[in-house]
Amino acid sequence: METQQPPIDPVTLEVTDLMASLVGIFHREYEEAAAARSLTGAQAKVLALLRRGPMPMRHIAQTLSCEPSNITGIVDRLESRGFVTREADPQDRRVKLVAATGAGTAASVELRESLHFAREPLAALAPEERLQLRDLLRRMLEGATPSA
Amino acid sequence: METQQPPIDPVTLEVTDLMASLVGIFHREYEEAAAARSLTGAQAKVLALLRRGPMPMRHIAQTLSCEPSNITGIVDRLESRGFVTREADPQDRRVKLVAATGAGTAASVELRESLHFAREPLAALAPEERLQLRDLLRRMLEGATPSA
DNA sequence: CATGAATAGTTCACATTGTCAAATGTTCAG
DNA sequence: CTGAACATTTGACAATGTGAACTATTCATG
Repeated sequence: METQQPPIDPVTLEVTDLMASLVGIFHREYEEAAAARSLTGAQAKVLALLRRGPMPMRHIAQTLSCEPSNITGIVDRLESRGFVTREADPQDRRVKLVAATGAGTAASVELRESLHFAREPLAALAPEERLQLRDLLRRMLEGATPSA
Repeated sequence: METQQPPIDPVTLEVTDLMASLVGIFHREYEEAAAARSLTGAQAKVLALLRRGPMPMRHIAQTLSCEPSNITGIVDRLESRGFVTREADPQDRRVKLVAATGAGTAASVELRESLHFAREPLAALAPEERLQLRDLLRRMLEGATPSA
């Protein structure tokens, strides 16, 4: 359980702290934007995933790194409000394909566009700096799991 | 309710998406690191705040953007496990000052150091790129509220 | 000084998210 | 056909989060 890493790069440590702050800000903004549409953060994340197309529940659970039983409840609530539908996959009737309805997609797209992500933080950067940032983030994410 | 912003900068939009992915990864890693010490994410955040020193509950709630009544429960659980103490502020007896114990501080520091923040994402960058990233993040956060 | 408004914290009821373990149904290999 | 593997659901439970009602304390002002 003990971390016996090589000495920690102080720049990495500082970047970690900065990221923690940004994560906090981003998270808050995301929750607020979701709440403005009467969605919870978890519901918004699922809807965001479904913008790519219908998807088995298991796949949703894997992408969000949680137990499948958790997804059941979230999809229940989205379904009861008409944001998603559940249909048995004809190929494999164990699987249920969850699909966003028109209303669901609309809410998700709208939410995404309302998310200027901390418009202020990003506005502090010059256009060319934003490009730099984009490139760095892209590099960092090259190998990583995509998520909401 | 409609967002009638000026046209959205596509780079900003892409950075937002990249940030969303990073936030997901960071969040997962933070929760895991906390769980490895039998802490929840929320408890770990409170302990991290207390590394700066004792603090009224109200201040904790403000920093984490949640209701004070929520902090009561989190501090209850931390206190019952000996990670924090609650003492009345002699200056204003309405206020309770929450302070991390030795064990609490130790757990928090240890957690922070185990957080190489997506060691893999950051490792993908050359040292000078990490510096670039640090500077950009610093600029973005100059005016923003600090958080866990 | 006394009253009342404001403030800090707690308590309670409730919704959501999350875990885990035990069902149910379905598929697929032998 | 049988049994293992799999996808989803259900139920019990813990933690987080909100909002409203309550207690205690502080502070302003008459």
